[in-house]
Amino acid sequence: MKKASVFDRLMEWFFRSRRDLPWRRDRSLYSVLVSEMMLQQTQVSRVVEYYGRFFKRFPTLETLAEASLNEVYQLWGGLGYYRRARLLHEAAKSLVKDIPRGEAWEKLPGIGKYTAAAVRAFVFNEPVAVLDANVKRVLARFRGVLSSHEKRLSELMQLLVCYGVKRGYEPRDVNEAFMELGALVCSKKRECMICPLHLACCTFLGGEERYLVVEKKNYLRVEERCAAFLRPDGKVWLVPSERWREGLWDLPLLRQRRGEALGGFALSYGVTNHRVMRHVEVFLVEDEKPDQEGRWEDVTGCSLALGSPAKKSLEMLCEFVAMLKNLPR
DNA sequence: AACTCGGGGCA
DNA sequence: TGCCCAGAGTT
Repeated sequence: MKKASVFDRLMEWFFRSRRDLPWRRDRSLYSVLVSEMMLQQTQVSRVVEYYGRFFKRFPTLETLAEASLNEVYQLWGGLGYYRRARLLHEAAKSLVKDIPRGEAWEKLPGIGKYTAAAVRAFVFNEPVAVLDANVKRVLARFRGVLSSHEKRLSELMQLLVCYGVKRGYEPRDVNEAFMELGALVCSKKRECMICPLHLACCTFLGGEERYLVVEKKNYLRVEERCAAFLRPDGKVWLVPSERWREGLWDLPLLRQRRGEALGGFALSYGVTNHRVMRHVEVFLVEDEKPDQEGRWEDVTGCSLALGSPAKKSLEMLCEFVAMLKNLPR
């Protein structure tokens, strides 16, 4: 019998401490696909909120493939990076016709190097390295490799997966163990004292954070002006999102002024590397339609797919209107 | 390898 | 306001 190694300690820790996440109960192609697409650049806690709802509406790959894109966008509303919703829908339509093998997974829409590896390891249990931001951070600290050396880290993870398989572990478990360690123990703030790897860890033994390379991002400030055309019955004019957020609905950009100008308000939101200041001008109009194609929607109970800026704008519009009513005129 | 894609939450 | 997060696609 082999002596318990540091590696075994990691795996014991993993089997004892891993989180019970919805998409881990059933590692089917569909559940892994949906969860991985949602998890791209998105935190686990946020995905948990959306995953169940999405699964309830589209329980199988086929139901998703047959759905309309607008329905998919609606369930995605608020999750961000809406292109993922379209790409997931396209991937589903492709997958009901043909399931790829091996590296061909990367050719599917929305599925890159990471997600392809995740599907291969988690669904098909292939011995491939799944290298996400968590695993990169863990390996960089553990083996003393700069986190920017992606190729080196990728090779290292591949070795670890093979080593794990030789010791009798499954590829999906080895990959998930490193990922989970990065999420629960070796996160930005590391907790070395509870880490199953710490006795062999370059960073713990060295005592300093030396291997994480952080690149500085530049944040651009942007301004945008929108118009809220409000009817006396509380409906507001919404249009298909312009420029960005394809498939969602929003207030129109300010190009025309009509009716009675009631003033306005401003809000700010961040997106990727931008900080946007949105000014909303409110106009009280009768039934006449603005020039642009759109729909009258209730300010409070809008049934269209909205992004966060649109939701926030409508919320503030409600408050704005309420405030006006309390003013003597 | 670097850049953009335009998200959302959090401290 | 800056930063993080189970990245992908393009040049």
